[in-house]
Amino acid sequence: MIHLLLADDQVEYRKGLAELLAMEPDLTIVGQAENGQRAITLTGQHQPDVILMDVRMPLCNGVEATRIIHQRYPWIRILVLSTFDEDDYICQSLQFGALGYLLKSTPVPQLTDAIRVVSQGCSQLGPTIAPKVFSQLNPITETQRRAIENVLSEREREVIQLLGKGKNNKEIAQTLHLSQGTVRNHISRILSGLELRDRTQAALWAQKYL
Amino acid sequence: MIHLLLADDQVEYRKGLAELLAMEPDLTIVGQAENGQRAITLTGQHQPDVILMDVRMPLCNGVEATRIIHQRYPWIRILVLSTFDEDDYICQSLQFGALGYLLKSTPVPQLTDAIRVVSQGCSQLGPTIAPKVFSQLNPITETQRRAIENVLSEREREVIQLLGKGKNNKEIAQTLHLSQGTVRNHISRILSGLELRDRTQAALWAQKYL
DNA sequence: CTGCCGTCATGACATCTGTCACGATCTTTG
DNA sequence: CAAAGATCGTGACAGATGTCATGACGGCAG
Repeated sequence: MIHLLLADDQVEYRKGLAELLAMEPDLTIVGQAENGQRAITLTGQHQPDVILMDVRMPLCNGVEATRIIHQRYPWIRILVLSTFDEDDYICQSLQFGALGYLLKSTPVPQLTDAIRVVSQGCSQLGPTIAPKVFSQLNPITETQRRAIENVLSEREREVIQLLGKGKNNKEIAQTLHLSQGTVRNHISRILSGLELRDRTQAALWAQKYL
Repeated sequence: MIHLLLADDQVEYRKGLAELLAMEPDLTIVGQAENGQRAITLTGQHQPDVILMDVRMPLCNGVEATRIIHQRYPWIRILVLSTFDEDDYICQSLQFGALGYLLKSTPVPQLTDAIRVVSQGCSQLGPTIAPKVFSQLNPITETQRRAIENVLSEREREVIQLLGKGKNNKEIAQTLHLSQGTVRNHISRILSGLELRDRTQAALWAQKYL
């Protein structure tokens, strides 16, 4: 039996959804919250398995509530249900610990499936959501990996990593126990090897691909 | 009825999985591929709804096959089934169009559920996979957004965007039709406003949050 | 052994970068 | 109108950065 908590400020929508979900034999609704603050309180009281969380709510929005609840009760699964597929909401919710993100327009059978999936610890994202999220990932492509392995030496890789963290020559030299001159030589070779112009471009390259 | 294609080089595993999946009333297996090349060919011939794709395969690995198939048939849903949860595989697969990523250790009932979910266009990621993916996202937090809107002026925002692309002062000046001196003044104010030290840190900041 | 390569280092030079002081517009606000 | 702020510009200075030539040391393959 999966224990559910609903968090949504639109009363009719929430009650309607509650009725529909209660018809499923393996779902029980243990609480309903009309804002983020209440959601946090009720979560502590009822310890649900899954929370259906709206984003736009008074007092404390769904994103912030997600962050707090996930920090306090990391084992509770949060499924965000939003009217909007705004990029910021999506990314923040997921980074704050939400496991799923679906639009409110999702048909109920799909929604109940999603609840079951999420309750087992799997993530589920809606059809329009998934591409947005995945396109933001930055994997190392084979070309760039070869660039790192063939063009740069061991030392140079250490240097460019520090470069990617915004360190200047002095700091790099101290970290690696080198002279500043040596660091500058290394960077010089990195730049010509990767065909970049200056340390800023190298730093951006490092942040993107390392 | 969901049409399935299995791609895996381990014969016993693939045949076993095929038998188990064939027992589901709403699943049909329309083809089995022993490597990436065959997977691409068979996809063209049988036009499955969902492909279960292994990562490590001879001739053409699952990641590359995913890329090619998704480019050619964007409507076909690909669910990656891997023994490993290596970050690179995950990120690349998802960016190349895979909708799901599960470990082979996933129990069959969960797997069939995932197939149904993915066949409807939703994404599903395994419990160990999801956190890895979501932690790589870089949403703008409210703090940083306020930093941009309150601390930086319109012009300064234009400048820092170009900075984030690795431009030097000369290029920024030309792009915005300014003198180099003015650009340097703007950058100077950006650095103090965001409490950064030099253009490299500002560029990294821009790439992360803009 | 000898040459090659990576590593580390130095000095010198030109250029780029960041800061400061100062002044000029122009628009907005009281 | 007057004050305030954003914008643009200049000149000057110190420091950071990129490049080059040069040399030393150690390891490794032929």
